Amino acid sequence: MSPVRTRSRRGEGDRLREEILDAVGALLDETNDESAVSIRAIADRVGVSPPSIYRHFEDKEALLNAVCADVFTQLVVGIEVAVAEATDPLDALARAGRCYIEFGLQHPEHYRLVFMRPVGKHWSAVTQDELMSGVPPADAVFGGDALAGSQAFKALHDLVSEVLEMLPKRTRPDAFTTTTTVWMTVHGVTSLRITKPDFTWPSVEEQIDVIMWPWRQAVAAQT
Amino acid sequence: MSPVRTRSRRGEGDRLREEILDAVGALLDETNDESAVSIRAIADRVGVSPPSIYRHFEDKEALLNAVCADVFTQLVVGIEVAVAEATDPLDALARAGRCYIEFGLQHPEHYRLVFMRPVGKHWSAVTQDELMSGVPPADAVFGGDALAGSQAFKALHDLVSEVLEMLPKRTRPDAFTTTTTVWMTVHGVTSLRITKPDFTWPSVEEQIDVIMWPWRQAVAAQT
DNA sequence: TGTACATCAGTGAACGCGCGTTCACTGATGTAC
DNA sequence: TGTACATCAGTGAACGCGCGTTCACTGATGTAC
Repeated sequence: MSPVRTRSRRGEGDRLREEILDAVGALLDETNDESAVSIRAIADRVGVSPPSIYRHFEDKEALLNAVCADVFTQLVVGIEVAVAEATDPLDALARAGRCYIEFGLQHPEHYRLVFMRPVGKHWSAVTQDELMSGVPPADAVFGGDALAGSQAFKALHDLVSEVLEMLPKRTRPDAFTTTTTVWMTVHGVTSLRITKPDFTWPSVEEQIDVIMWPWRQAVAAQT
Repeated sequence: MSPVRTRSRRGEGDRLREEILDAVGALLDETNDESAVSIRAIADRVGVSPPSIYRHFEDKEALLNAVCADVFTQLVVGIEVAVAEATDPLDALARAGRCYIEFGLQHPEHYRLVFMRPVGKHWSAVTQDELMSGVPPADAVFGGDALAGSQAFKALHDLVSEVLEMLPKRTRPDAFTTTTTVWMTVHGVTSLRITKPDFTWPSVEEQIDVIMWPWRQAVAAQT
């Protein structure tokens, strides 16, 4: 009944590791339910016995962290591609936001895993300096891959700064505060849609326009 | 070992119902962990046996929905009070947002329950018309109390409309889209802080200023 | 005023379940001599 | 070229746990006569 799986050959033990990570991804996508992702369900999906999982991951938490790292990387790469097509800073920001939201909506349970799960015990704090220096403590706040997380944050910070530089220096808001707020804004759009999919939301496009609108106004007023 | 509880007198059976709801609230606040709120833990807390819970709630889901309704009411009342002190529409919006965020940070697990929990099966969809008419289907998207939810949404819509009316009619964004986006923005600030409390966030005050900044700019440009 | 009785609040014990994890193991595969 | 053996991938059975929920019950309390 379980799918047929041929045992890996000597030295190819890591094959199973990848298969496990893939299985978790598939389960999340298909069930849309994190609680459906148990060690047993994963093992079943891969076609292997539950204890086999423990040859590759210390415990379930470690496995989920590995999944988070994967998800995060996908998200970041997607955004990089989207931003590369932008024509100006405001456009770049809008594209980044749209890509972030769409990724979350396409993989809601992946998104939930990384950005909505209750804190794990072994995620340490990050100071602003560590963040901006690009050298955060390992296992810091970002699920899974602290370095990638801090780099992504820095990239967003650069993007936001470019926009802010189009505004008059004396009145424009702080770049760090604005960066976190931008992140939180797109997170809010993504996560509330995931939590309450039956609400009659406006289109993502309309929402991004509303978010960008006052900024565009402010920039336009400068020229 | 369990707290001493004197049995309710005949006809006072509803006393336990309140005690159960209070116990859930206390457990959420103290443990900061929704998974710590089991039927057994609740019963223990109240000083009663687990089956007693079922005299007052059909199942765990119904109990949690009742808790959600309570939480939602508290939040709405708090915001009404905060808004009443406002001097102008922009100020009112800022106060509402601050109150929302602060409520979530003070009761993170309550907030998580209402606005971050995976969707239950028996929450039905709501159309925009039903929402704005103030007559949503019972048990609609808002956790617990559909009517209160739709009224709160409508109140926010009014607040947002007042702000938008300060802007030139031809270019200003749609009120419904803006209302949902405002909600999602404060939800983003609240929920990401709850999920990642160890991140070095700016102060809530600074964030609200950043959110309001471009709107203030746009309004100021009109006068 | 006394008593039988219906009602009501709450209980003790148990159910089946799925979970994460551990343990001692099996048997195929490559390698050293 | 053949064989003994270490290594490696993966297993079967079981562990203890806490969960939501059900069932038949107990015993206090108010009420009708």
